Amino acid sequence: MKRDSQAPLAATGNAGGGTNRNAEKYQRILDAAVAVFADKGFFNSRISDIADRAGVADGTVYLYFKNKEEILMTAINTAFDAFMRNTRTEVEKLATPAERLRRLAFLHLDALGSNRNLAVVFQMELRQSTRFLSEFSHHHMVEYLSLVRAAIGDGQANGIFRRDMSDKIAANCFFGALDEMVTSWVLSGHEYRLSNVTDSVVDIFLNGMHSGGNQAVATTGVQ
Amino acid sequence: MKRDSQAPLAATGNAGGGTNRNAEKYQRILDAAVAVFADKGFFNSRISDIADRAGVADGTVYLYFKNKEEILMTAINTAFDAFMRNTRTEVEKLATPAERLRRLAFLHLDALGSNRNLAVVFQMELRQSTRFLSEFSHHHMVEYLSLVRAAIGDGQANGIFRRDMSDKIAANCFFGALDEMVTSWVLSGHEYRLSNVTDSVVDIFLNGMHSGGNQAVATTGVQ
Amino acid sequence: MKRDSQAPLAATGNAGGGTNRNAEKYQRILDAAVAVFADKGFFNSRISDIADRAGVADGTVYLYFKNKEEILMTAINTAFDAFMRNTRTEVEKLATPAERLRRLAFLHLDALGSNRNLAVVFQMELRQSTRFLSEFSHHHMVEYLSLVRAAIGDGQANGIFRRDMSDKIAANCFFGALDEMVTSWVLSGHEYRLSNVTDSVVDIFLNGMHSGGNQAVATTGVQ
Amino acid sequence: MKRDSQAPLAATGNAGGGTNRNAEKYQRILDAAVAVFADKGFFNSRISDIADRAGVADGTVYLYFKNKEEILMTAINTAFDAFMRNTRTEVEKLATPAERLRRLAFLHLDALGSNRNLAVVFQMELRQSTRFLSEFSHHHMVEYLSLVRAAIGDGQANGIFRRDMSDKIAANCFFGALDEMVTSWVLSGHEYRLSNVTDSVVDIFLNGMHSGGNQAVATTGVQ
DNA sequence: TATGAATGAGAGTTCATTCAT
DNA sequence: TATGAATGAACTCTCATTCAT
Repeated sequence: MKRDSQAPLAATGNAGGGTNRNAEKYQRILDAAVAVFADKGFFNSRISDIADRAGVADGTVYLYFKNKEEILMTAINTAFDAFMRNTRTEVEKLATPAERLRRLAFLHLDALGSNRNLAVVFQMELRQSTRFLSEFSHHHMVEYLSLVRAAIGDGQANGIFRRDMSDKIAANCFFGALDEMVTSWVLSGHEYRLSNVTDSVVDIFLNGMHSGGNQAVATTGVQ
Repeated sequence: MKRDSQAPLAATGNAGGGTNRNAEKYQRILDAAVAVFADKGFFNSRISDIADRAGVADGTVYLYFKNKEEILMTAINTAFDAFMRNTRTEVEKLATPAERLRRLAFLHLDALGSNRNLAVVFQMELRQSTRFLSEFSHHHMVEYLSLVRAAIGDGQANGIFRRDMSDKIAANCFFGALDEMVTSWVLSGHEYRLSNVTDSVVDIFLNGMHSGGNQAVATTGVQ
Repeated sequence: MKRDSQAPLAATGNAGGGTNRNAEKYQRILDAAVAVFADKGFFNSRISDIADRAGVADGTVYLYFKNKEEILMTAINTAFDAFMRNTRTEVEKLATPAERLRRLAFLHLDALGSNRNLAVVFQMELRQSTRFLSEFSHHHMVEYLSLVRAAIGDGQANGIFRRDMSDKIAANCFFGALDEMVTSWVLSGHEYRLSNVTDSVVDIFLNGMHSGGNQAVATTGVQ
Repeated sequence: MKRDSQAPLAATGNAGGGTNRNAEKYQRILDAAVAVFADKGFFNSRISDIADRAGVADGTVYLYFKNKEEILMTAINTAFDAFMRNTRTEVEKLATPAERLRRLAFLHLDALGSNRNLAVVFQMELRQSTRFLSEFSHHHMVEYLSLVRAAIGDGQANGIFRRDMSDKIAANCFFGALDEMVTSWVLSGHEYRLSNVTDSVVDIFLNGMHSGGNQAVATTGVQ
């Protein structure tokens, strides 16, 4: 087991079996799969690649997972659920919408920045267009975005965020900016710490949403 | 300001041959491929699906394209090149960085909003695997982002944009927000006009980058 | 194409395609499959065995048949339908039940005796217990037996056959005796002409069913 | 004359070990195998199905049997040997060929009629492939048929059976008729008692073989 | 003796690609 | 140029069998 088990996005679910021995092998296969998927993409990954990397026989993979797709789903679900559980807890502690959004951004970037393979899988595989997968990942997206929208809506309600903006659109901007930071970091070869860009992204967003800000620069539509 | 259906992102390249007849068939195959890829994803699409939809025999596809991957590449390249050519021309005409960014955003959203299939392919299939993304589509990304960075850099140089922010990070935020608007629109079933969200996204960004803006809300890092 | 195409049980259906070229390859695959099934049994036969013997690539088999099971079914259906069509025509021409039964027996033995591979497949594969197959072949059996029962019933009606005997049981005896002749011939290495035993079998049966025959030897049940 | 449920065809061999406990588990596996084979066919049966039904672990099966095929072989051999031993004893007691044949028929039908699973296995699985049939079960067939042929030969020798008939062919007719009664009963869902049809089958045969019977109906060959 | 997790060979099937027509 | 039948490599997944416990 090579991965840092503190990472909140670590795929440390426990569906595979009850015993330690099972759980350890289950985890090894899951980690291997995430690494292989990250490297070659889901469709270019072979079960034998995963088995090899996990140090088990091909058939063993099928003792723990129904098929290739289930491995991907499990990896994503497990990691996402762990992330959401942790994030909810953390965010609930904070008083202001701005603090919550900053914390959310940090946790998002830190989680993916702590597990490069999982980050790649999230950035790449979550957007394959298989209808099934897309519905599946859409569900996660909605869950995540609703946290963001709640914070934005609160800020609008208590007057610190501008109200002339759909919370949905704003949430998408927020998420999109973070998401792109991850993609950029993944493609850059990640020499820097991903979570270090938190403040930059959050600052732009919070300023952009600040009510009473000087909107002069933005008054003219070009269309 | 309404743009007609010859969207700049239409895959209208002409590599296939010289005669009109050839060009027409080439285009038919390319369009069919984009439609099929959008529908089922690259890996789940069969050459025979594309050939069927284009109304040609399977083998005919290979008279115009070397292999399946080349079809995808060509579709993306062609569309992207057309987009960049058009966008450069349009943006050069504009005086201020803010106007340029707004125009860029509009063209981005309008191009993909005018061709749903292409939008899906860009959002989904462009991110098949690290290798694909880094070797192939990253090149496009860099080209696009350098336009954005140039505008941001100009704004910083002439003092209208804050200078305490990497132009690279800012450009990624800008792109990420737009990109997410597209993804969201694709997944939503696109009942609304994608380009209608231009101003919302651009406003947040421009305000966020506005120099002298009230940064009070954003002063505290959480880490 | 090695098989004698005059054999009424030859699997000469034409579902594979319209052109001569297709039909010829279709037939070649079907014949190869019957030969391989006869040799090794359905479950021990590999698609590659069939393809090899037919002189085509593995994949080609799937241009003509959906899967392995469909090949077996097609072979059996085609042969059986051809046999039944021919047999019905022949039997209808004959006046007496005895003649009809004799003709039936001859056609049965001659058909299978003319195509050893098909005979083996009928004797072996028709009785595998896969529920699907068993229902499938049961349907053929019923069709065949109803011809036999009709003849027996006629004979009972006009008084030449004893009436103290269920036509169903009698028909099963008739069929069972013929069937066993085929099995025995198959296992013997078939040095003799299978249809040569027609009269022996038919004589026992007709005598056994003859009304007014001396039943003295058969009067005592043992139970 | 009613036989109890310790049918002579029950697979009650004892090859597995010495202790009672072993013997009991051995038997449980064998019975489970026969039931599973009857239900799904040999090739569609999994060792795990058998183990499950026997209430043992998969690996345990291999403590008692070398492999899957050996289980089938053992089941058939054991049942057949028990049947033959019993049948020989019973038949030897009887004076006339007719009585012997009737007794043989009864024992055949009663044995299989008392153990539906075994009947299915005999009717279906015994005929897997030419190789299997000719090398393995043919040996049993020969043993069984020689009993029949002996009785027929005796009858011909003492003049009660017609001599214009090969005892081999006649024996095959006899066996084939019985065999078909079993198949028909198995496929019928066996609502009736299989051994009840003994007299019908035997009557036809004995009449058919009766010397001096009216052969008028059978004089004309069709070939 | 009993277990059942692990193995890995092997099968059916698909489909991108080729090429004779 | 266009066709589409043919190819065969490559894949996923199954399951009989083994063996450490």
